[in-house]
Parts: sequence; C-alpha cells; structure tokens
Amino acid sequence: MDRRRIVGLTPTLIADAGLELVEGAEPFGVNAIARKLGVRPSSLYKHVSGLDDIVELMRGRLVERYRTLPADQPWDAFVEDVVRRQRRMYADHPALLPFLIGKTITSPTVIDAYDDLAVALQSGGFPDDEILTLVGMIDAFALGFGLELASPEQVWQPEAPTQLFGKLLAGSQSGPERVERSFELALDVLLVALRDRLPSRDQE
Amino acid sequence: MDRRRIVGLTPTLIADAGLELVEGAEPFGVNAIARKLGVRPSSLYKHVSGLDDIVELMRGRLVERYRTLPADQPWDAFVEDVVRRQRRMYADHPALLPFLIGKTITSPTVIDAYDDLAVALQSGGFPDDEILTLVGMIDAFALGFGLELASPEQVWQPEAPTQLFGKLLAGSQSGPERVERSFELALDVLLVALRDRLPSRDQE
DNA sequence: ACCTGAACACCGTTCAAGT
DNA sequence: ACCTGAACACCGTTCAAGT
Repeated sequence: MDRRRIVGLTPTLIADAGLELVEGAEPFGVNAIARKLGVRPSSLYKHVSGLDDIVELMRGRLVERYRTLPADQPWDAFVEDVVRRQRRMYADHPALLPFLIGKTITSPTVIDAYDDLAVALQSGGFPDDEILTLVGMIDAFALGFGLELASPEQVWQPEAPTQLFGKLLAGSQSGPERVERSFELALDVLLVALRDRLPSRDQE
Repeated sequence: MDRRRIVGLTPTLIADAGLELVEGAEPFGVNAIARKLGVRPSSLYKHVSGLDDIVELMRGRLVERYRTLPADQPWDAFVEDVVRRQRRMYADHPALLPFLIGKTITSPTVIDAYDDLAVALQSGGFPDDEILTLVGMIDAFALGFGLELASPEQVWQPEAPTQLFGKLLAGSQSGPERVERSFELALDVLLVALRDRLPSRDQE
C-alpha cells in the first residue's frame, strides 16, 4: 500500500486549512497550516510556493464564497450587493487582512469578480475611461469599512481628558452599532454619488 | 565614566528608528530597530513593552508630523485637509499599515487629532449623536484610499482572458494617476455628502 | 511523486548577570 | 538604572534523504 495516498495534499486543501485557522482566530502561518493538516511544514512546498502563494489562494477561495453573480438587476443594485459582500468578507477574516493588502491580485476567481463589476458599470452607462477609477473607488471603500468592522471593540481609548471626543465615546452606542451606522450612511452616499455621476440618458 | 550614557535609549528614539526603517523600505521589527540603534534587542525592553508598544509610539510620531491644527477655516476645509494628510501618511508608510490596523488607539497625540476633528464637526453644526459616526466614516475613507495608494504598481494581474477588465487595464493610464483620480473623485463625493447632510441653518 | 528530517537564518521576548 | 548575553519557543524556507 502506498503511504503517500493517505495525505493527498492539494493547494485547495492547504488554502482551506488556512481559512479555518483565521476564522477560528487561531495562529496563522505555514507551520500552523501544516500542523492542522497533520503534516510537516516542508511538505507544503511541493504544492505551493510559499506563504504569499497560500494567501493568494485563500483570497480566491474567499471570493468564491462571498461573491455575487450579476443577475437581472440594475447596475446600482449589483454594486450595492458587491460592496456589502466584500465588506463582510473582510470583516469575517480580519486576521487575513494584513496579509492581503499590498499584494498584486492574480487569482482568476478574484479577477473574474472585478471583471463582472467592470461590465456592470459599463452596461450601466459609464464611459470606459472612468470604469477602472470607479472600481478602485468601490474597492477602497469596501476595504476601508471592512477594516473598520474588523477593528477591536475599543477603537479609541483616551488616557487623558479631551475637549469633546471622550464625552462622545462615553455616551455613544456600542461599537458595532456605530460602525454599522457609518457604513450604511457611507454606502448610501457612494451610491447617490455614482448615480449622480452617470451621464444622463433618455428618460424612460 | 558611565558607559550607560553613551547609549541613552528613549521610547521616542526607538519609535523614530522604526520610522526610518519603514520609510526606507528596510526590514522592520524589534531586532531591526535594535540593529539600527547599535544595541541588543533585549535592551529595548527597558523602555518599551514590546513590538505593539513601539508601533503605537510610531503612530503617535507620525500623527505629530502629518496632522493639521484647526485654524480659522470652515469645517469642510478642515475635513478635506485632514483626509488628504491622513491618506498621505498611510501612503508614505505602507509597510507599517499591517501593524497599525486592528489595534486600539491610545497615543495622546492621535486621540487629540481625532478630538480636533470631532470639535470641527460639532462647530460645523452636526448633532452630537452623529459625530462619532462621521469620524468613523472619514477614518475608513482615508484608510481605504491610503491602502490603495500603498498598493503595488500592478494591483491586478489577469492571467486569463476577461470580458472587459483586461482591456481596460491595458488601455488605462499608469497606476498612480488612476489611483489619484479615484481619490479626488471620492473625496469630492465625501465632502458633498457631508455638506448635504448638515442640518440647514440660517442663510448668511 | 510526495513526504520527512535536519538544517538555516531568522523572529519577539524573558531574565539572570554584569557594571 | 541600564545594557548584555544566553536562552526559549517560535517563524518561513531549502534540500538531501527516504519510500
């Protein structure tokens, strides 16, 4: 009997083990993944090229789970859905964020998702030379608010008297609710701004 | 002669050494800072409690440098200035970002800067129960676009054919210009939205 | 072909020892 | 009081050796 078959590592298995770690707020890394898979760290290197590769695979797996496909809906409904899901994705995996940022995106699924967004904006009537700009804006938006949601309960902790800030923090609603409100407000603002910017078309 | 005086470590010296490292895109960490200061890593622990402490001190030093004080200007001019400077701060120190995110902010200077923003919004006429929400929104905004600016030249790198995205990327302006455009557009949108949201006051 | 074991060059942190 | 030196428990990665 071939002992190798018992293990049967694959890039997908490795990525999913990594996702389970970050979702469980467990320590994350090459060694931790190997431990979770009951294998030696060096074994992973036959299937992936290193930690960066694993992280990009994880990004792909995440987008597969969280993305929404464009259906028969207006472009702005699709954008809203994309932003909401993307933000939730980031917020559900805060521990992965430091690894995701600042790295070139190559995962085909992820590129596809951005492609869908670009197509939606185009068919909504936006000119080609503005679409990447808008995609970048939507991306920065989702990321910024994902980070906000991933922040600790106490984002600010004043240790000295303030003019106003400390009083507001003391009297404010619990963190999650406030963060949710600022997201809803900002999302509304984003969508209004996008509709505003849309070149006018024939009245229906 | 007292050999101790030759070294003379302080928290500020340690933080500034860390900033020089991230600004020079050199490897960053406790050991790297110690090397830069010509001292053993263990020596730092008499002055700071660890890496997290150092990072929070660095955040404070950064805000000291980048923040703007409220002068005789309308609230929206101040908000615009704050967002621009905050974004530039993040973009000038991309390597620090993974360490900054998701940590409670305690640095007095940083708290003061948020306090100024809160006061500006209040004196602009926003109701108290909305100010933290707006501060959170402005914060997420600056962070999201700072990240965008800190991204690699090639944010997206399709490896398979796309419907539209690949064509747009090929025909687009260079990365920095596009990112700059999406920031200017979004900042404009943010300010319009804030002014819109301001409860109406007596006409001047 | 695929996994192991040992090795390498790193981390951040603690703590007794020196001065 | 402040810095060193040694030690500890980790990292990510490489590579010869096993099957």
